[in-house]
Amino acid sequence: MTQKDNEKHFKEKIKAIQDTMFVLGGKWKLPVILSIYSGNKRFNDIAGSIPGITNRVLSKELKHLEENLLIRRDVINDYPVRIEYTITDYCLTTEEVAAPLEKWGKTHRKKLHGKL
Amino acid sequence: MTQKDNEKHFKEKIKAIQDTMFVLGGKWKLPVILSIYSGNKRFNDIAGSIPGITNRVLSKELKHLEENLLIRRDVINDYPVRIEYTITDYCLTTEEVAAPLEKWGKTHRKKLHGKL
DNA sequence: GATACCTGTATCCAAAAGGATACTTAATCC
DNA sequence: GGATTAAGTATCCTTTTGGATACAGGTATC
Repeated sequence: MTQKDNEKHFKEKIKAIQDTMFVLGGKWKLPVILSIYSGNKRFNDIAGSIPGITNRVLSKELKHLEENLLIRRDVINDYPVRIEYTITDYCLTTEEVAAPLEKWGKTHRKKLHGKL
Repeated sequence: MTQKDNEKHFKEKIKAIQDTMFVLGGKWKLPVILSIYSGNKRFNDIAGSIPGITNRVLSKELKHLEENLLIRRDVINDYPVRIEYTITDYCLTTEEVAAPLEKWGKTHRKKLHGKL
């Protein structure tokens, strides 16, 4: 492999990571997915399950996740009109990302402060 | 397992992910690690290898990574005084996070726009 | 028609992240 | 003492992300 090939691969690697960070990065996106995955379907339930999130932020994150085909928003027409969020099949692939992040976060905490 | 246990686990999961995001998240941290890992040791080499990064941002990221025990900064005393950045052994564990992020980013790009 | 319930949006603001670019410092060579 | 080279800082700015809080809009019940 030439030097140029190496550089090309390196830059593609960077781009792929930055893409993932755009879609799943930030403080809230994976927590929102996990919350829905673990059974919360409705806006206020999701909001209540994630410590510190506000309405405005949750609303934005839900839209972002819907645009990226990770969740679905269904309107249920009984009283009162309910909205149900569910994760898509595709969303299950994010587990490949979430699990390593969770694991690394736990070991890093130990590494830095001993155990807490 | 009780409902309370479930909630506790859920919140710990969230916290672990948010911790990782703090240390490795954002646009530049993993790219900087990868650059050093792939052989760049000096400030200007690292800067040159990562498209779009600026001096100021790189400087901040290097400090952040050093504080988190992921890279080491060595002063080499010949002329002109050189600084060498190297990744620590501990840093190798970030591959467990970087590889899935890279993989997911690539498949997601296909999912969204067909292949590009 | 007042009330209550639910899903958000509107408005305004604060903090963090990222960016452009000039400059400093320090050594050594000539 | 002027030129060169390297690492990073200083300054100022823009963009993105996150946060607090009020309340709109629709419907059904009382």
